[in-house]
Amino acid sequence: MENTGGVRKGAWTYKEDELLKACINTYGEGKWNLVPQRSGLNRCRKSCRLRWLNYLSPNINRGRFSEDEEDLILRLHKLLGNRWSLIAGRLPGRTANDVKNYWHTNLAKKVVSEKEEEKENDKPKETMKAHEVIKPRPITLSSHSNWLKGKNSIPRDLDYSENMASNQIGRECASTSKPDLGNAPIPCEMWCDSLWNLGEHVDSEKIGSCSSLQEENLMEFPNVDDDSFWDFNLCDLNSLWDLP
DNA sequence: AATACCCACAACCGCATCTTT
DNA sequence: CAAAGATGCGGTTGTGGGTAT
Repeated sequence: MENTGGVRKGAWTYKEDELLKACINTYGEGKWNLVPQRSGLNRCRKSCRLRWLNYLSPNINRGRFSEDEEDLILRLHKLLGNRWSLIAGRLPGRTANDVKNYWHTNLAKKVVSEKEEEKENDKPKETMKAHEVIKPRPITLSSHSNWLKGKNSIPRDLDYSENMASNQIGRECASTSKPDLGNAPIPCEMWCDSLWNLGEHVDSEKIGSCSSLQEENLMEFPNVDDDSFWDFNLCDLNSLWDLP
């Protein structure tokens, strides 16, 4: 246990956990900068937030990962890359840290061994190249957002499904006329379309090819005044469950 | 019994992005 | 519009427990 600059670090004690839980129960989640003061904890706000989100939150499923969950992680990772928070958003009760740890301790090896097998068999399967991974970034629109200063009437908390994944993708699309989805600027319509098409058939080559669009003319950003844009492009990621 | 090694997971750190003033 | 502060994310490290030698 460390105590640098008056702020405790290292493993949390039972008493600290109880203080944090009491604080969150009283004031709710958020305002993490106030949590150390409110709870009386000698911890930094980041540490408090992490402890709650990764360990203390009652929504967390601390059981073993099921085969279904493992399968879903593999599929989503193939699609999204190391976007652990997005992946975790599709796994009820799982945190990004859980998913990340599980990946590194279990699944990463599997993937590597599978690739080695492919090499040996000299029969390469379709795999997404690292630089082609689609990487949406989470964006939250505030009431002060320039986006909302115009006519665009986007709800503060876009919640097109019960989880954050689609939510964040929606926010990303709304953030800019030329959204930077990670390494490559991908027109949001195409990105959404690529997800849309996954429902019936995942073709990683096709998804990966989205990055090639940067060499083409970027499409106009859709008119988000039109509600149909949001309905059509953002509402359903449940099709991911049907990935092969 | 002692030591080395591995695994799982908790926690920290740096950074990017968003929000507020 | 800029600066400062807050938030969230992914990469990485630390640590404790279990197992093998």
